[in-house]
Amino acid sequence: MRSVAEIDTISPERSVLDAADRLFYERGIAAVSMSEIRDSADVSMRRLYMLYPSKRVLVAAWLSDRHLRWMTWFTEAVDRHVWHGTDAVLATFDALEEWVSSPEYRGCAFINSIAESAEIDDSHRAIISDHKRELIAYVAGLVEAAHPGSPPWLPDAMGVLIDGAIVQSAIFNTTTPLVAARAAATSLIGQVQ
Amino acid sequence: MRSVAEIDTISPERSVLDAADRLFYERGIAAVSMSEIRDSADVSMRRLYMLYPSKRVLVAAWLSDRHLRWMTWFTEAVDRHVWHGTDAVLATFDALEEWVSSPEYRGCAFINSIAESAEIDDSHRAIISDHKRELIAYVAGLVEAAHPGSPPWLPDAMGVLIDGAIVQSAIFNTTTPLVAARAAATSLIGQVQ
DNA sequence: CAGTAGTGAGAACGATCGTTCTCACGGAAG
DNA sequence: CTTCCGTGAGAACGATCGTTCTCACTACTG
Repeated sequence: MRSVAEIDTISPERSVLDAADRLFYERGIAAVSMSEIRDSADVSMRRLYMLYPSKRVLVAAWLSDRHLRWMTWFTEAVDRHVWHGTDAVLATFDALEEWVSSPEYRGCAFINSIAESAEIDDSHRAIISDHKRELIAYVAGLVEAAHPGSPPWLPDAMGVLIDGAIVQSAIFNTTTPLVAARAAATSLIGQVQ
Repeated sequence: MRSVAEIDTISPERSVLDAADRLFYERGIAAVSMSEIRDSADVSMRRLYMLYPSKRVLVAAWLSDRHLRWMTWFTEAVDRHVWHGTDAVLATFDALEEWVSSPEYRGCAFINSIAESAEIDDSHRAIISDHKRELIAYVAGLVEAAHPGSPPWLPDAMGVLIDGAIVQSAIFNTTTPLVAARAAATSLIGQVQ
């Protein structure tokens, strides 16, 4: 039987996934060894491999976990800006600006991961494209609610603007691309209403 | 003195840079070993290290070389579409569609490289951001020539649309993002003229 | 109490990497 | 011819990786 103290403790899974997120996001998949994850998560090598039988499986678990956490953060941040009176579609860029401005910003973990093609298999690719599809579907919901009658390509175009701004903000280390993307989105939704 | 036959032969530098481009672009930097580049370029290990004293230096040379070659290809492809009557700004997306549709398409080499942060140092980062700056400057020239009086953020927004479409086309393995980006650009330039 | 199943700590294994070194050879210089 | 410098071919080196294995220890079971 597990004691109450044990139940209150952070689970090894959570500890490993948190360590994986910190290290994989900051340095990339190939640059992080399983030993580093073991040290950062403070579990034994044996337990690490009992939880995730290979690095590829761990990467898949990390991507799925990050998808859930990122989408939760993003939708909450958008809600917060909408609550303060910002147009729902434009609020996506204000939410992204919070993220891009944080010192640990390193671009999109999913885009970065798919660029490391040798570390990525088809199951990873599916998680990554599903993540982007879900992001676009969420934005499509915002567009339809706030600007009904918009052209059918607007959600996809918003997705392109969002990912382009995320990528270029990482390259230039500036929010300039985000500002330009927001201006373009303002123009695009302004044409309708 | 070098013989005529030698002069006509492909130089070892060219052979190495071509091999680096094939392998680094297809599989990523970390996944390609110096031995593979030696084999693919058909030079000796000794000559490879005489030309480029470390992998980091070779990566920098590859990025600079790819910048020149890609920009040359891109501007020529845009010119070709303009010649057939397409608006110069929209022609950028038609040029990109040729690239994205090719079977060996793997996204933008510069975006992919910066995602492999462990393999990349500040000199590489400078080459990458300079590449994107030059791309945006080129597009800014097209915008100014074809649509004078456009809003000042339009070139940056075009850059965001281009990189977003390049990235998402690689993730989804489709030209859908490119079509949406082109539609958005059409709308943006249509508002002015 | 003895026996046992499961765990933590980390050494060990086999592969691969970037880089350097060895050594035999070929052709210009004397 | 002999000498010698520069090269090609690839073995060697030391480090690091993902993964597995060893072994001492703990905490139940009977």
